[in-house]
Amino acid sequence: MSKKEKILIAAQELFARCGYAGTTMKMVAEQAGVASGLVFHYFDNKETLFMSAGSELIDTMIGVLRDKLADSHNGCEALGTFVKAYLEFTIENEKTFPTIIRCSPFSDDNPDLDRQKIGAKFRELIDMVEEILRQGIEDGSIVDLPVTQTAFMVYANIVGAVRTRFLTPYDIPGLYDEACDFIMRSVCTPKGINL
Amino acid sequence: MSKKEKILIAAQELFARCGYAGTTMKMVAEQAGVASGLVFHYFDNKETLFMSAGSELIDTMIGVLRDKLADSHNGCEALGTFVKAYLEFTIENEKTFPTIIRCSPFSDDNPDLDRQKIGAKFRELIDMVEEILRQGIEDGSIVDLPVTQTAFMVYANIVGAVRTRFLTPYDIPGLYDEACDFIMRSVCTPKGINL
Amino acid sequence: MSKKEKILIAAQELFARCGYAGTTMKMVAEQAGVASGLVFHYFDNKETLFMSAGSELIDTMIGVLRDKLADSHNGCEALGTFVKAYLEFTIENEKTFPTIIRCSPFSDDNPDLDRQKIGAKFRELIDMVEEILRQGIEDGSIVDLPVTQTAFMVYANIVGAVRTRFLTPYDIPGLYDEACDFIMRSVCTPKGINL
Amino acid sequence: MSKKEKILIAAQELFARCGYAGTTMKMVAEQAGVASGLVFHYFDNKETLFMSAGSELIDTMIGVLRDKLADSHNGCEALGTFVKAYLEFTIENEKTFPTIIRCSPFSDDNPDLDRQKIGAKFRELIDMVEEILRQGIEDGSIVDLPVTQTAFMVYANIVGAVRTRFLTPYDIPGLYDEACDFIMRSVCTPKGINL
DNA sequence: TATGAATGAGATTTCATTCAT
DNA sequence: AATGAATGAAATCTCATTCAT
Repeated sequence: MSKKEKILIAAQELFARCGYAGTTMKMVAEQAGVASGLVFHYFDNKETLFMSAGSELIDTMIGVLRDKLADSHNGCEALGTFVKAYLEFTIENEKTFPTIIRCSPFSDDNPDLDRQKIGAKFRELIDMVEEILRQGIEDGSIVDLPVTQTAFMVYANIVGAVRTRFLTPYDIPGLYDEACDFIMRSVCTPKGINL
Repeated sequence: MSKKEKILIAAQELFARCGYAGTTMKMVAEQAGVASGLVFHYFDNKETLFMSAGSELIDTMIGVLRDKLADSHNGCEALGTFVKAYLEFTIENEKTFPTIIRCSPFSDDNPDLDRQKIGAKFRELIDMVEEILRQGIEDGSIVDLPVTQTAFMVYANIVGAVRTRFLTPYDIPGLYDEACDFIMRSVCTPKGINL
Repeated sequence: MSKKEKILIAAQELFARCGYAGTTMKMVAEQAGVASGLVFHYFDNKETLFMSAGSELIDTMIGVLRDKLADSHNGCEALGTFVKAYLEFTIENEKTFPTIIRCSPFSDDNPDLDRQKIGAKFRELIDMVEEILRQGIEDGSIVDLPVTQTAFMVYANIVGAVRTRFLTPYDIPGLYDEACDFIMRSVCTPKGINL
Repeated sequence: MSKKEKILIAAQELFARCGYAGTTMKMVAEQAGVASGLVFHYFDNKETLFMSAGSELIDTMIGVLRDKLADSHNGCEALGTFVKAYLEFTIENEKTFPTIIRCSPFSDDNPDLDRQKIGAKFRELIDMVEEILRQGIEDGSIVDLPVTQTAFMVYANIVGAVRTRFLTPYDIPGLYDEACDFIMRSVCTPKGINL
């Protein structure tokens, strides 16, 4: 693994565990096993490093989601696939996933950071949900709803469930399954669920 | 207004706007119009100030919610009241509310802060939802669900909607109304909705 | 006991335990059970409080020493009495005595403090030793020595022994007795010892 | 000279002149001609800097003493050599020596400092004296005494004399010579002195 | 590419002291 | 006499960033 990659992974783990303010460039260098100067050589400054760490994770996640969505037969099913795949991804990347949380537009960590770029990436995700909803309404598996607002609410459900799991001290067994059920009950038609 | 109150309000506004790391004690003192030493005189350190600022807001919010819930006739109605009152509170306190977001257990700001104490306060809120659900199942206005998990999901919906409104750059008209509908569709029986 | 006295005693104990820099005016006020403003009302500032605390202790000590020296029959005996009485005093006032150490001219705590006044008081003590030596040389109980230098060395012995006991982590049983013997062996004539 | 060395020397001089509390990290940086951050880069905090400054001086002193003691013929002579060499060292390093005073276990400066470590180093010195006494008793040049207590008293004499010279306002010509005589009179046999 | 010495702005915190009541 | 709110200078320490090698 190249030193640049080592730095990126160290950053992803540290930002996940310690947050933006709680992570220092020296910590990243040490965890990556390189001199602190090298971190600045590859990533100009702390913000760039943070954004790079986040971007890489999100790109990976979007790729995984697109793959899993490929062969869905109707909107309701696609929606379930999307939600389940998203939640699974958080578990399979539990050491680094909180970095996505922190650099998402839903984060309350450092409000001064420029999250426009990553904000756009997240919009992609929400647009995917909107598209799924639209398709589901058309194929009759999803009830007739305002698609934009509902897409945001589906995403809000995911955000809420993920934060409950990763950030709070509460331990709620079966929360992720219930998150999926909660969403499906709200938007799928009886026909959609039975398909 | 006493200088202690001025400091607390300044802190609530600044933590809301700039986050924990982005707010300095000097900023608080200046905004409150007092010497910096006085901030430490009343609140021993930054963390204490942050927790005090958050606690005071949460106590106020819990009081408001309890009041509004007093005269509900069934679970479904109570749930709607709870969600609407919560969301209204965020709007009526938009200058300071983000401080609650930041010191809630769902926050990704400063992971080192001791949020156990405030975590317990938030549990009060979620327990209120659980109680409402239990009552609704009994009176037939809410479908039979696992109450704990669902209470957390109801709260997760609120968290997601509030974060979308306060933190993201997305402007989604009608999101709060849709949040309420989303929840009701998921948990209320047709009878409950018609009551 | 008057509040002024309470403050002085609190100061003597705290300066003894925590040193000059390690003692704050607030600590003194709290230990004395008074408001911090009152400390400044009676003692203008920290240095004055420190000097007052030290002075009072030294005056007491000098009084005790003069009393015990009153009925000595020869120089050697007087010297023994002086040394023993001094060391006894440190033990009987172990909670406050280190304040004398700290405001003595032999102290290495805060070199900027004006210890001239108390420095003069210590010179009184050393002059007492010198006078004893002079008398002992005359009555043949003490060997012929340069009295000024030897008086300082006798005092240096006391300083060294007291510091070993009060400040170091070493626990040396019988050190004080040995200190007395060490001095007597060095300055008394065989005749003086046998008297 | 490296910047790290410059910092250490500046610290030794400043702690000697101004004491622990009276020396600020900024003063050290300025006197050393470096940025304040560099002091923290090499020495993590003020206490570490103080201990490093003290340790280095003590190590040097112990080295000098061991060298000078190498060719002594009997205990009495060795004791005289030890005392003279010690006192000489204080004069030859008068700018920095008070730092040793301040971080010795006999210091009354900052009682919170961890003096256990340096306490152990000083114990080395006192053990050297104890060994000398033991040897002197064996070879008949020193009278039969309790060696541990007497070693501490010999060291107490040195402590007292050094403090008188370096810290007090008293100017006593010939004090150091008299210190040596005082000790020898107390512990050496007539045979030991004549050897 | 890689190191780590070096900088300096800025943050938190402490605390002697003042002063209105 | 007595209180404790209020001040503000100054200290320690952190850390992103630069730069010579």
